[in-house]
Amino acid sequence: MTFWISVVVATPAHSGVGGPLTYRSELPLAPGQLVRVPLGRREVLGVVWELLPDSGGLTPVQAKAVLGTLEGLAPLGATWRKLVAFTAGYYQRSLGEVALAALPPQLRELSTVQLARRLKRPSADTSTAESLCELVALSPEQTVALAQLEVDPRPALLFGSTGSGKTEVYLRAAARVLADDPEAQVLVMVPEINLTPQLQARFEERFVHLGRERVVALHSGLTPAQRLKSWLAAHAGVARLVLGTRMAVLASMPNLRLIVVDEEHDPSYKQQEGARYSARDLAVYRARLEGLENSSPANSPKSCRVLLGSATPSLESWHATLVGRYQRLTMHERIGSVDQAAGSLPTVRLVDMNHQPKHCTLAPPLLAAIAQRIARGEQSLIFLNRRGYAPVLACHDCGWKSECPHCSAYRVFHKIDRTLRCHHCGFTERVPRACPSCGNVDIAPVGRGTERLEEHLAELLQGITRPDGSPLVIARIDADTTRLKGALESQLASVHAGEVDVLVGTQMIAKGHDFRHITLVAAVNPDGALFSSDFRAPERLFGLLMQAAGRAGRNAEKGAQSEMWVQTFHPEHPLFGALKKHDYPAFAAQELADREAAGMSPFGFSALVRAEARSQDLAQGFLNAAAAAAQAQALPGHDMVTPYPAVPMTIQRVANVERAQMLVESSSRVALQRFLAAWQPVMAATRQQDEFKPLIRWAMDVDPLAI
DNA sequence: AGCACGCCGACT
DNA sequence: GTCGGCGTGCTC
Repeated sequence: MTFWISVVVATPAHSGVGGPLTYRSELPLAPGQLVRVPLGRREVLGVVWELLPDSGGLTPVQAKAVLGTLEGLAPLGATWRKLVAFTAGYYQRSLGEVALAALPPQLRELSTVQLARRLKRPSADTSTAESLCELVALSPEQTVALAQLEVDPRPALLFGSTGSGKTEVYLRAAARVLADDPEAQVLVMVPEINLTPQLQARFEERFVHLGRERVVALHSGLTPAQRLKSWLAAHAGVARLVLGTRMAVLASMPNLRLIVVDEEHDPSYKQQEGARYSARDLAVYRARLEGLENSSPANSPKSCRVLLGSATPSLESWHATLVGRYQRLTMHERIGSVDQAAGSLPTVRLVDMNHQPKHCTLAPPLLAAIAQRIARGEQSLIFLNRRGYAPVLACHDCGWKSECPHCSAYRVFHKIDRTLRCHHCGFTERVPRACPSCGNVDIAPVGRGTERLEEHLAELLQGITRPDGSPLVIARIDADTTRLKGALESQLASVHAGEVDVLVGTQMIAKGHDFRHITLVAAVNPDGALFSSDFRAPERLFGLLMQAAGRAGRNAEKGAQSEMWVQTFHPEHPLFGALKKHDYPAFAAQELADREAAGMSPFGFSALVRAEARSQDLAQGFLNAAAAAAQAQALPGHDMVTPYPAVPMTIQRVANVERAQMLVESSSRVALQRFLAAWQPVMAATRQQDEFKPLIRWAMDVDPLAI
């Protein structure tokens, strides 16, 4: 007997093979099973999607036979397949690309024998009856939040400042779900791998009674073997708690009952290549899907809750709480100290740079404040969101600047190894001794990065000593000083040990790390984000400054004296007004009013279509031609959708490839979705025209972070 | 995306 | 003479 099945394989959307392919099998197969199938000359991994009634008109020669199945692996569940289908549809990618990307890469290479070996190894049951952890008493706000979570099934936004005890709420919520149902699984997501070890330790400690193999991590920092192991444990239901980054939202978890998204506002939840999904948005969707799927009358009603947490929520989530789609659980208090003063937030001081000496990087009052901290034996943290020594190197004689020959961007001067490095394509050269254009030896750095700020601070603070008379220590943490594995950890350790007086760094140090002895935090040059073309820049800046402020004085006896300094040419800007009062709701209200007036997210919906070609004209021409074709054909939804003319991307050329983009807006998410889906084949057809053959690629970004 | 086939320059 | 550059085309 011959069975016909459709199988999804890893083919990208633009490859012509968007949907599932038809194969035949002599054995009956089930949807969700993993199979090896021939594709061209290759043998690839695929997922059985549907059982077909017939061959769909294909001859047995055209429809090849399935080569084999991955034995011992339960089929991927219906809910997982629905989640994948939704993701592919919503973000305009092929089913196969999303499905296969959600599986651990090693699964593709593993032979059946090897896999059987991996599956066989049963882990010793190390569970114990009782939790070994002694629990601290919950604050009233934590108690209320947990009670609310129990009775209200809506997605929850846990709104609480740094140190208000959000993690304890996650732990308790997870504990309750795991205790209520011996099969239940919990997914906890964090924005970056950096943050997983700390949180993982805390979750492992709390849930040690479940057995060691029950808490697993899932992120790109794992080795392929570890990732496979974690994935298999989640898929088999052995792992009760999965802690991971955005990729984990697509993990197979057959008994998922709770999803936690920590720091839900963080931009790293949005995938920036391939299928550009938002893991936070998918978490909310997935929770709803899991609830629907599992409440069939046969089963006892089961639901899946989703808990988003942040001190500075995304405006989308905040807005959802205002209109009642999400519930809001607020936690104002800073806990962790008996001392009232220690629990307070730092005082925000704005330095009006219009009234400071021209061209100074650090205002004299700020410098004096830093010196004072050193003399008192306290630590300071200085933020500058620009790594390297100077963003540009320039010749004052002929106007030469350190442009990258392959990109439309300047190469950054790195003094430490005397190189000019392009931060976009990686092109690196030794710094020229004289101007390459006119030969003048007087070429100088313009602007300041962290490297130069560190050097500058050392000069300015010369002669200042610690209370014991020893010389001060300045350290720097950014992507350049932490390139080596373990470097970040060791540098952070030396800060914690009090070996460092002044720490200079990029936003990297604002996230997740508690510096208990820091009593001064300063943002040197945050103005760029106030007038950026990126509509989310103010939101990010506010979040970053609030987070940075949270770094100061946490749990320090000197809490009352801790300060956040902000240097700005626009001290009257409402963003800073809200920051001074640590008032996120006020900031959100202003910002939402602006967004509403401009018809932007969450009041309007958008997508970007990007095209790459050897010439800018070709990239733009393709996008404009595709938009014209869409208009001419009156695609579904076109009357509610506005496509704008194609423009060069901010960084127009990277590695000698010209890039253009087209913004598409709509006040209706549904109309935009229908339009994009219908536009996809029109774009493919446009690409087939002779003049557009040389186009390198095009792709859509739905709900883009920046425009 | 892979991986073919296919047609033109510098090497044993 | 062939090894190999990457331009176009297909994958049930």
